[in-house]
Amino acid sequence: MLDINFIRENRELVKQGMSAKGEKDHSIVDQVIEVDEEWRSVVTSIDRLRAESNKKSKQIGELMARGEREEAQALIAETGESKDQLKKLEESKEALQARRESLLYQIPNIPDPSVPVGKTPEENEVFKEWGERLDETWRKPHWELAEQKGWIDFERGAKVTGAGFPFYVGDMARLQRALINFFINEAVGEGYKELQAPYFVNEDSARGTGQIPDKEDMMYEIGRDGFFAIPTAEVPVTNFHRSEILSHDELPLYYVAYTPCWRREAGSYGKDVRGLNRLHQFDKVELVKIVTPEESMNELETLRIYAEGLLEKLKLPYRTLLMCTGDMGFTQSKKYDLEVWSPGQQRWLEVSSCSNFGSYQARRMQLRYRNDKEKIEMAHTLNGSGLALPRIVASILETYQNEQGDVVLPDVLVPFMGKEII
RNA sequence: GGAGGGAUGGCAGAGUGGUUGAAUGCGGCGGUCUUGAAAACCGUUGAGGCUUCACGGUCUCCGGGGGUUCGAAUCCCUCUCCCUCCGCCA
Repeated sequence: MLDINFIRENRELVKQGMSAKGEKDHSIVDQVIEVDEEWRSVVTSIDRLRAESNKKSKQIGELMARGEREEAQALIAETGESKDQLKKLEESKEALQARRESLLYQIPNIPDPSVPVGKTPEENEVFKEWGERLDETWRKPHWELAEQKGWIDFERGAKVTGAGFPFYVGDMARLQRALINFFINEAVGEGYKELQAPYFVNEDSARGTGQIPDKEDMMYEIGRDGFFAIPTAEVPVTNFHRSEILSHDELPLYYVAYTPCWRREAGSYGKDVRGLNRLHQFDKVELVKIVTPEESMNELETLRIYAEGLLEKLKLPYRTLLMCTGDMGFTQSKKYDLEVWSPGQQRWLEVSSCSNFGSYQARRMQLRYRNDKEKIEMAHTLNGSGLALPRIVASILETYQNEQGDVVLPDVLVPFMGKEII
């Protein structure tokens, strides 16, 4: 969430940001400022009343200590009415606070000035394109090849769990493992610290990274124990330092974690969900950075360049999109998407999303650091996929297949697979 | 799952209803001493809010939430987490 004081001082800027992100109605900005003003006046009254009654209690204590019971009783009798008043004020303070919070949760992060203004995905800027897009007509989409080879068992996955929960079989199972190892090794070599994270998180964590309130529909719930199945490793990994005050010489922090990811993907259909294009469970290696505000925009660039490098090592043609304001998402201030070319489908597939959240997540989870002047301020958080597996697999199968229907693996994966052709 | 014990500042650890936001030790920071350092000594050292141009004033926080009381770290309820024992178990 944004800082209420920032909103107060930058009312118009926040409204502009909301409009740029496609929110028509920005009256909540005025509402939240109004509620906050009320809240502050109530707090002032409460403080004053409390100060008075604290003083009285102290006097009562002194009187009791001296054994002057009569005088003490007289003072105790006086305290009754302010107690009722305090209780009422306390209640309205709670209510105002809850209201203010729920309004704050509805105000998105404001886009960085470098982000192109736009409403639809068509207005995203093609920031970079790498490699030759293959377009031979004999190339099969990955699901056909996988079926031919018996590599992915969608039917049995559907029987055992449901649609979108495939089994990977034989070489394909091994390919998953190879990619995960390749990605983690690369990241560790780049200075990221490897974490193995919990696959379920509690409500506070889901709130910290912004999955709730509002987007709880994307997550599977373990209701009985109050957990959520993680939709991305971003959630546990960013929350690793929730409610902490880090020191500036600890920053920047770089983490890498492999986890499965679970997403309900309610409402998806058609070609978007063919084969591996969209699943309810998939594997992803995720990168998370916790940095100082001064560095966060540079860190976003190095994150993007790193993720692009993975695709280049795999020799998969891709393009990088700089997302426009309207297609960027609620909590981000700037975001790049990396899309890999799928020659069997003749379309781009998103395989990584690299975002800077500024202090938006950090404020939610009270992730702070002491700057070099020993002042405490919010850290900045970033994350990026490095990378998501299923669409990479799709692209590998389609890019590296030959006309006989075999797949000649990218060089960098050979050591992990123990063979060159599958 | 059952029984019991615990959770206090960066760390260790006092405190069981009154002037305790919290003794003491360690650590950190500043200083004295010293050519320098160590030791010793002195001082200082939590977070957040409201208010103020500022100085300051004031409120909240002793795992989370609720309650009793004029007053709660201290009493009661509840939840979470940690430890010990029993049970179960990859």
